[in-house]
Amino acid sequence: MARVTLKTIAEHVGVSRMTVSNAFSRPDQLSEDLRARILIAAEELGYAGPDPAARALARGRTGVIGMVLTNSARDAFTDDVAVGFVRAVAGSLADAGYSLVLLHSSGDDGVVPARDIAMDGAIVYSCDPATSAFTALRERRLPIVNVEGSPHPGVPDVALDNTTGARQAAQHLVDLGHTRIAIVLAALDADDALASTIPLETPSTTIAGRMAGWMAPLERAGIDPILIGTPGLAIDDLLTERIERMLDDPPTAVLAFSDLAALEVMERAKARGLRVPEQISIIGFDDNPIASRVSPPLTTVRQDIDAKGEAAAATLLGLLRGEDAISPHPLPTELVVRASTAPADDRPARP
Amino acid sequence: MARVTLKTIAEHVGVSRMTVSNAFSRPDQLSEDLRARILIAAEELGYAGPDPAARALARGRTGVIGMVLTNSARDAFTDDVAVGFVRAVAGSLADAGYSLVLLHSSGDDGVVPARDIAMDGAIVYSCDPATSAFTALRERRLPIVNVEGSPHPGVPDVALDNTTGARQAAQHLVDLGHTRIAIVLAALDADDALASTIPLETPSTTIAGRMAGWMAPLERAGIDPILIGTPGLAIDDLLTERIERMLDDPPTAVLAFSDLAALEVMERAKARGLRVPEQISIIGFDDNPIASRVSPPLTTVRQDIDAKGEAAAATLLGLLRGEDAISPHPLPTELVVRASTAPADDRPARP
DNA sequence: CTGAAAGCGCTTACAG
DNA sequence: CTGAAAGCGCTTACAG
Repeated sequence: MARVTLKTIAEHVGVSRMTVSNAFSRPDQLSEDLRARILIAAEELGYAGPDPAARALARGRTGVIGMVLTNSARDAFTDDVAVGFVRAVAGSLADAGYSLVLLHSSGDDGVVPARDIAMDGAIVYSCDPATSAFTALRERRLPIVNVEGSPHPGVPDVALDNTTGARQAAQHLVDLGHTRIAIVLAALDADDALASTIPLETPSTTIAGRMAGWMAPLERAGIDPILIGTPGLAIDDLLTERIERMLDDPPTAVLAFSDLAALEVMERAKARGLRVPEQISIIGFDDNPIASRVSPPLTTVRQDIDAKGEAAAATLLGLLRGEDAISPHPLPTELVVRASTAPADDRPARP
Repeated sequence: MARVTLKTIAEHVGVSRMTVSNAFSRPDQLSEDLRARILIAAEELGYAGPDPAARALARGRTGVIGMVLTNSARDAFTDDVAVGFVRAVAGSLADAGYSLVLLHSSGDDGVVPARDIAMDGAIVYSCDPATSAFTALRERRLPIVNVEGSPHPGVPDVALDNTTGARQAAQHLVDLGHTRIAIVLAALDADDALASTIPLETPSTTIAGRMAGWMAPLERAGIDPILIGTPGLAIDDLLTERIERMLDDPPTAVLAFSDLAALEVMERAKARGLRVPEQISIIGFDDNPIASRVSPPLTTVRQDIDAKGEAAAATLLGLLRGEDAISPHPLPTELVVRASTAPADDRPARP
């Protein structure tokens, strides 16, 4: 049996194809009576409605928004912060009638979703603008919103006010009397180096913002923190190795670029018998759902992940409506003091 | 400036449109030299490659697979088990060159993603076959795989061997000497009723399988468990209310239909000063990542969520290749004993 | 209220 | 190795 299309139904009812099309897509363009007859015929013939692929071509609109996540979706989905972001975006887009397609990075089969999937726009989360997916999206001249990535001309950015929260975090440690402080970073290659001795250069504006926030109160207090970092964008073997080495001669407090990194430090510190927070204070970043559930609950810098998702969706929806590309105001961040921080103890620094 | 299409490039290079098409899609169909010239012209003109929407229509293939999640994606994404499933599916599909689109339930704007989004097939996770999304998918005659849902003729099912793990869980409690046991359920309306007094009917084959597993060892031991359940498919206010009422006169052990439900019981029991597991043993289901992190770590029934995702993807990929619709073998489940279960104490049942 | 015409941008056999 | 023809299934103005 041949496929049922508008034509099949048109012939069956004895009207033209566009009248059938109108029956589905523009009900006000034909009489109720005729429309009812057409719908009944469609039902009888097992027609499920206009073919979405054909409609997408004719209308120039697919109803689909792409989402490219750091690395592969596989990795990103192990991070509750990323998952929360996807959830918030999907929810906001759904309200506007759009569905979210997860764009995996190109595999070896030659498929490049960012280039090959039909979509109306895309949200790029925490990616370098040099990422091939980002490039492909740009070449297609699709509306794009960049989230927590390095700025790219013509692409609106949804960003955090990373500095404020980071500043509060560092100030908190200073207030507690810490002077031997380590900062655990991504996107910056540093192995147990004093901040004053290396260039604080990173391609990540997120990390740069946090660094600026952390350094301000420390510098004011005359503290030169130790830097532990990996050139990668996330926790990798190099970073964990360097964290281990740092713990050979532990600082009294650690500022980490994410809660996951903070927990990595916490676990390894505990494994060595260090008491948290008595012997080592730890502050994370994000307020990952897990932060409040670990023991001791993690002091961290909260960001509103739902607000971030909504802002990203709203910005893209604006672009889709033909509005100008404007980046929303950076979203606020705020220190949340829990139990992983305590006053520095008075033991001499390096006995 | 008009849009750049195959035609623009064809005219620019002085060849026909299909030769340009071949340059992109069938490189073996033209000389290397000509292909290079075409690709260069395309680059110059800012052509990003064949339009995916047009290609989808012409080829009859989109490269997109739909995923419909219990309720809205918004809810499902708060459940790590569902998230893990999505991750596994997305990963497996990516290897085959497919991207996953999250199909939200239809909103009030008239958009029904399951009906309106162009896709090649879909995976339906933990949904009633009466769900409108499921119906829409069926009407389109798309290849569908049903996961943890009620069976539907002609649709392959990816299911768990729920019975084996549940049986082990109940046997574990019997072995520990428990006799006053409660079962906390979804998809079955029960308020503190003895199992023997109500019909154990549920539309959920998942729940039915677990019930069968739990009841076998209990019946053999002459135990008539108390049933606490909600007609809904997940934890809702009605269920939590009934759990509270159950705890007014607590059993010595609880079997829950999910880890999330088990944690609900655990939290409420602790809030009342009940010690877990000394005064009340609790067993969950799923081995949610959180299960091992709570205190005390939850005894539960493990399922391999990655395997489930891979099985779902593999089954759909088979359908897409034109193979027959065959359901894979039910995936194994297995009791994991942790610290939320202990021997029944000897206090009289109802003092 | 209904329909003839043109078009969305590409691909699939097939012929040369 | 290259191209003329037909087609994928729908929608958008526009005319009547």
